Amino acid sequence: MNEKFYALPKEKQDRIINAGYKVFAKNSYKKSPVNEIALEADISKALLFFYFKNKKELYLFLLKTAEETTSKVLMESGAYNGDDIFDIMYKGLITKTKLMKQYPNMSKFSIKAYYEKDPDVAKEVLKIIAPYKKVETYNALPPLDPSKFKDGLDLGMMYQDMFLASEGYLWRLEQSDKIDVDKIVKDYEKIIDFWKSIYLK
Amino acid sequence: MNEKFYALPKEKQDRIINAGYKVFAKNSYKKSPVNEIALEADISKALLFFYFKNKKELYLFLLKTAEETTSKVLMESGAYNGDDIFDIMYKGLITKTKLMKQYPNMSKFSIKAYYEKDPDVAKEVLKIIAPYKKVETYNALPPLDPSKFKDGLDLGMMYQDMFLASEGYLWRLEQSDKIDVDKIVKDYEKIIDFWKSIYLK
DNA sequence: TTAGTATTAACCGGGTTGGTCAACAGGTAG
DNA sequence: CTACCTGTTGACCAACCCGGTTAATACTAA
Repeated sequence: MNEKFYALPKEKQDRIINAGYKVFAKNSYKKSPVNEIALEADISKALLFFYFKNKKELYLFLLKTAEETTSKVLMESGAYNGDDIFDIMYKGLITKTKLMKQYPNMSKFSIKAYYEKDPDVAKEVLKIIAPYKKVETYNALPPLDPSKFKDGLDLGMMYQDMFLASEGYLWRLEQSDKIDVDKIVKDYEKIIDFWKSIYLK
Repeated sequence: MNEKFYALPKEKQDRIINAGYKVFAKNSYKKSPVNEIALEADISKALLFFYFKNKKELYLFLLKTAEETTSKVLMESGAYNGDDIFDIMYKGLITKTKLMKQYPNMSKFSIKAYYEKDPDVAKEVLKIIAPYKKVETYNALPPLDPSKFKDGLDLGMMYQDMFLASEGYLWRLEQSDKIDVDKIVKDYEKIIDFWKSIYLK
């Protein structure tokens, strides 16, 4: 399945994938015209149907790909291990930002897919997402050594604060249409230094 | 204009407004069927066209109403004045949450409208939003008395952290479909107490 | 030249959409 | 009871859109 598509040069694959993310991220499954995706990818609709059996298969393929790449890239980034929470936070943010640069609409697409209600695809969507949901215990507070932090500090609240601020920042990034990675990296460094200054002994 | 609509009982007005927010928040302008709005509001499509001349007028009316209510409610909440920054933060959050309870899709609708590209409405959208954009200097750091805060604290960073965390929290609220105001209020109190504990002398 | 592959324009049948309109329900004044 | 008004609707229409197919064309490699 999808051999035809995988035989394409990577650049063209990405162009099609990003076109799919973009259109499906903007509209619901039903209201995302295949033709619009084709146009965005600068190919004909017929060719898209040559690579993918039908709209549904294209959609589910995109979702699977999105989950796989996100998971893979996060794994490789080292954002899941280590014991310096600030470092973990930093790696996670950088990685997500780079991902947003390469696949600007991927995360919006994934979120939208998660809430997709269309009976044509809803069940399969859940089946695809389920395995990755488990890994997202990322939300949970990792074990920390309290002696390194200021006395009396509520570590749970600290983590929540940092986590929410990160989400707020990423959300804002998603709204903007240009992503300047260099500036963003500086922002992260600044805010993480700030956190260190107020939380660490 | 819209006299017919304003003559309706408030409850029915709100039902129609919320139906509009919901559908227009889910789809782009073009792909939001008037009929879907009517169904959601539990009236016939024909009646909707009796209150509003056409789809465009309905859309722009909803946008104007959204901006007006948001602005009005925020004004009245006292979130724009006072000198206790934590209090300002708290009031702003509470107000926005209550708004989300009464008009669950209003903010999503407004944001979507802001990015609406459809040439049928894009220009008018900007014209409506422009005046309210100015007020949003709310983002800016209000004047603070440094002597009240811990020595050496970077007040700008502190504000940014709190602001981003608030946005992250609100964003998460928007994703969920049930809003439990009581729980949320408690969450706010907790995190604001936390901020006070780490930032204030 | 040939044979196979990549790519497309044109097409089709079915569904959707904004908007209209004639009709109807229910109240009310004469 | 009748005439009339106001709010409300189902049915309708013409235009358009959409997923999917197909027959024909461009490209490539042998």
